[in-house]
Amino acid sequence: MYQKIKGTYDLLPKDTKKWQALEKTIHNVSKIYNYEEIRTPIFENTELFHRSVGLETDIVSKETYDFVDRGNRKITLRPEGTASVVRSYIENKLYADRLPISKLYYMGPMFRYERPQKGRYRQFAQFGAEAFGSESPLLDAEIISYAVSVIKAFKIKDIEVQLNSIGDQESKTMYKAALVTYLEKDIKTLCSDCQNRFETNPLRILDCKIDKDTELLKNAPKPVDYLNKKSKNHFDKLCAYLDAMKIKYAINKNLVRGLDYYTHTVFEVNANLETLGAQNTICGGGRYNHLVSSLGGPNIPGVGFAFGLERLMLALESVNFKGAPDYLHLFLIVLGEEQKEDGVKLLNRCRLGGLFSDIDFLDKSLKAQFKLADNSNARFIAIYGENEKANHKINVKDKDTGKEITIERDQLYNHIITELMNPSQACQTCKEENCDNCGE
RNA sequence: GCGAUUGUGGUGAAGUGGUUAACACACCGGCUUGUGGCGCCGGCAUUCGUGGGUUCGAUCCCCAUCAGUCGCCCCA
Repeated sequence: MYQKIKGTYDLLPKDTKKWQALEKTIHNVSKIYNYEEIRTPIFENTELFHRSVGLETDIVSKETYDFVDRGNRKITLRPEGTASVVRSYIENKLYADRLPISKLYYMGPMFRYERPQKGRYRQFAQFGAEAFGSESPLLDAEIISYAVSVIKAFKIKDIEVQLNSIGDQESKTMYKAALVTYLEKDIKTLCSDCQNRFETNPLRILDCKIDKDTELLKNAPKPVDYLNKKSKNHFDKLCAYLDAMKIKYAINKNLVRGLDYYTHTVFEVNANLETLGAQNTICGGGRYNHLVSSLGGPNIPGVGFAFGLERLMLALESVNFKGAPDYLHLFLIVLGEEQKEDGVKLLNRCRLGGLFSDIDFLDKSLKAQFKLADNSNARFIAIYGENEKANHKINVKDKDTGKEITIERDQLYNHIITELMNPSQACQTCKEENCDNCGE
């Protein structure tokens, strides 16, 4: 028997309902912030990710899905969204568009070769946003506000926004030098990973989980202490804007992110929910002022974030998020082969009129067809058999009221529509009038 | 890349080195070929992830492999 590839999953109908609801909310919030959707290919030239994400990052050095196509091109399944969006932004010259700022969002599958566990898959979905064209901290603030609004739209409460600034290129370079000097003579006391990072990406030593509590790292210089005037100003303004919007955040001086392209602002959103397990970072992002130019575009700054949608989904389990309930308006029971032509005609009429309708395809007994109707959560059950055919009638049962009546066959559609239009009765679940919560 | 743990029907699961692999739910049929949800009766795993080994005999013991789950690393 064939089985799915390790680290992938099938979304079955009961799950797709939730995903559709999740996606809908994301589209709505994006609209509120005036971001427009962009869809890029799921594979790109390998080189793109090497140049953007960084050769020395774990993502590129050991997690990409690479292959050579029949034309001998080196291809990589995208491990994240920013590189593709930036590529598309440059290639399609979106910077020359009517609006000076491009505000884009995307949603779709990403691929990383990792060991699967809770909230982590080899094919996983991200929702991300990128805003190009302004260095203003106002745009950083908007991006963070946007991310927080998405989370709030799902009524997830226990979140924490962690914020830091690693400064512009100049500050970054200054800081890196200071850090290297500081660590140089004692680097041997740190873990082997850190010793490697010392050579390849010293910033990452800061958030090493193994060594974070050592005196050496506790007393290490922090990026915020090396911000030049411009960078400091940017960070201060951002904080002020967030305060103005009453968005809570915690400054984490050790927060650096795993991708090379960030400058100035970096942030993460953690949710402290049991259902998330160890992977409690649901969103990460930051500013990247030189990514566009380093990929061959004009010197245009950008800022963005990305959500892990599986993790968002896990977080939603904690808040009892449900997709649309399953139901049919009509289940049509047809008895006997001779009645089937009239049956499909009736069914078709109802479907053309927009009623959610279904029918039995397995010549089941009356009893079994009733069961099908129950399992499909049908409100109306219509029965059409020999007697009805002879009299041009049809028998209709309303499960909400329990009433059963016989009507003219041709009135089936009108009858159901009329009944559906009647003012809704008390919610069956909570017995309250006009209940919106139960979704019944 | 490292570590832990699991793998028995459609599902949840019990079980033992030896003959028919419990039980429950679901499903199918009947009681009842025109009124379901309840009840009763009956059916439903030639086989215990896969491959090999030990043994007279393996679902059970051993090895390998694949897969799931969780953690580390990393990330979203």
